[in-house]
Amino acid sequence: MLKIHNSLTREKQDFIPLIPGKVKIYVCGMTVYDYCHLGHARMMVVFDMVQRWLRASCFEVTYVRNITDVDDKIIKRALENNEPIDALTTRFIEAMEEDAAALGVLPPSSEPRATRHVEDMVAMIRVLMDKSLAYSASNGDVYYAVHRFPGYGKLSGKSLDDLRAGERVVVDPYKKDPLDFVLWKAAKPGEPQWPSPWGMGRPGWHIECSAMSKHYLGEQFDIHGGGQDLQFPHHENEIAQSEGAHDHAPFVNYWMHNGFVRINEEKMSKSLGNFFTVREILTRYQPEVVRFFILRAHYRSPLNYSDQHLDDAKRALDRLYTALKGTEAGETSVEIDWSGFHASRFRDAMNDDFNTSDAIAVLFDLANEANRTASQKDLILMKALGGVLGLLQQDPQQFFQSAGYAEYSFTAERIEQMIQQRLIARAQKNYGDADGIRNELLDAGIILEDGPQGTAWRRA
RNA sequence: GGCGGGGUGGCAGAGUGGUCAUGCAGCGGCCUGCAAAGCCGUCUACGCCGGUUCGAUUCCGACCCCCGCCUCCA
Repeated sequence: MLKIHNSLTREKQDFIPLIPGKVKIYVCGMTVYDYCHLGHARMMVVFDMVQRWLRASCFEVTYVRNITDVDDKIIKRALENNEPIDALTTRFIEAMEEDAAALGVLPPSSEPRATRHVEDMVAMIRVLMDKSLAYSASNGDVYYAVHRFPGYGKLSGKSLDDLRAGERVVVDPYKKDPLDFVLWKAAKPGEPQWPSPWGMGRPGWHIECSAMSKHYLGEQFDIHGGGQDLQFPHHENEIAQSEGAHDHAPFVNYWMHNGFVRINEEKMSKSLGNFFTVREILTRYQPEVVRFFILRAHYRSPLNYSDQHLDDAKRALDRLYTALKGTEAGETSVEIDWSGFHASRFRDAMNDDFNTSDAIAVLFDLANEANRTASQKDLILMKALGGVLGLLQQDPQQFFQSAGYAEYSFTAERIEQMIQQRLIARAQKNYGDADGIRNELLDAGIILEDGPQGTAWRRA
C-alpha cells in the first residue's frame, strides 16, 4: 500500500485514488523566462519518479505539468532583451524540454501553457465574482476576497491574523484587504492582453493552475505537487480559487512538496542569484549522475549542491554500472517479480512515501551480491529496478566512456592506440613504458583496467 | 514576531525502542607484473541536558544551533 506524506495534513497517509486504478496529478512547472536551474531539475525529476512509480504500481496515470508563459518577469525580461514575448517563451520552453529529456524525465500527459487557457481563467473568475468571492477594483484589477473563503491558510498552516501580523510589503491601495490577491490585471500598454468582462487585461499567476487543472483533470483530483516555496501563497490561493468556484471539495486529496536545493546551507533561487543552470552542470557531469544525485536523497529533504557531492554521486553510480559491465543484463528487459526479497524491499521503500534513498540502497545490495556470485539474475533485476527510477538504462561502456558534454583531452581512437602500444610493451615485459602510458592517460582522467578479455578504459 | 522542517560516523544520506542502512573516502588483507575493479575484514554516529523504560539515536520535556515560509521563486 502506497503511503504519501500529505502537506495538507502533515502526515503520511494511505494513498486512495478517487477512481480505483487511476491517478490524476497536477504539478506546477516552470515560468519560462530563463534556463532551468537545479531546483527546477529536482522538481521535474522528483515528480517524474512519482509518476513512474505510480505506473509501475499499475495505476493509469494522467500527469499534467503546466508552463507559465505570461507573467511580470517574462514581460520584463522580454523588454530587457528587446525580444518578442512569444520568441522568449518559445526559446526557453525548448531549452526546458531539452534539459528534461537529458535528465530522463518522461513527457507529462499534457503540458498546458497558460496563454492557451485564458478563457478558462476568465470563466472561473466570473464564477468567483458571482459567488462574491472576488471583486473588481476601480483600477480595473480583479481581486480575490480572501476573508470570504473559510479555511484560507489551511495548507500552509497560517491564519489570516498571523499573516496580517507578518506583513512586510507595501499594500496595494486598491485591495480591500492587504491579503487579497489579484485574479485579473488590467491591461497596460504594450503588454499581452485578452478580453474579459472587466476589460482588456491578463490573468494573475495563481488562477492559471486552478483553471488548467480543472480543464484537464476536473474539479477534484488526487495529487498536486510542486516545490516547497509554492505551498504559500500559490497553492493556498489555488485552493481558495478552486474550492471557491467548484461545487465539490476538496479540490486536491494529496499535496506533495519537494524540498529545496541548497548551496552552502542556503536555498538556491533566482532571487538570491546563487543558482546553477542544468546546462551548466551538464557540461561537467553526465545527466544520469545529476538524476542519481537528486534521487539519492528523499524528495522532501533539503539537497545540498556542490561539485564534491556530484563527484561522490558519480563514483557511486560507477559502482552500479561496473557491476553491469560485461553482462547480458544490458539487452534484457524483464517483468519484475515483486515477491522476491530484493524487489519487495525496493517496493516497500517506494511505497513508504517514495523513499528512493532506501530503494537505491537495494540496488547496491544487488550489485554486491552479483559481484560475489556472478548472478545474472541479480543484475537483470538491478537493472530493471533501476529502470523504474529512470536509472541504469545506458550501455555500461557508453556510460564509462562519455563524460558529459565536456571536451575530451583524448579521443577514443587515441586512447585505443595508446592501449595497443601499451599491450606491446607489456608483452615484452617492458613495464616501464607500459606504466608510462597508463600514467599519461591517468593524468587525463582515463583509467585503464586489465582484465581477462583485454584492457578496458573509462573516464574517471 | 508567527508558522513549519531539521540537527546521524571524515563527507553524503536512510532508518529504527534492544543484530546490518547504503554510497564515497580511510585502514588491513586477497587478487594483479604494477594498477584498476571486485571480494573479505575494519575504524569514525546519532546536537546538549533531564525524564519514561529492563534498555533510547529512536518516545516525552527544556535548551542550543541551522534552514524554510510569512514578498516573485521548483
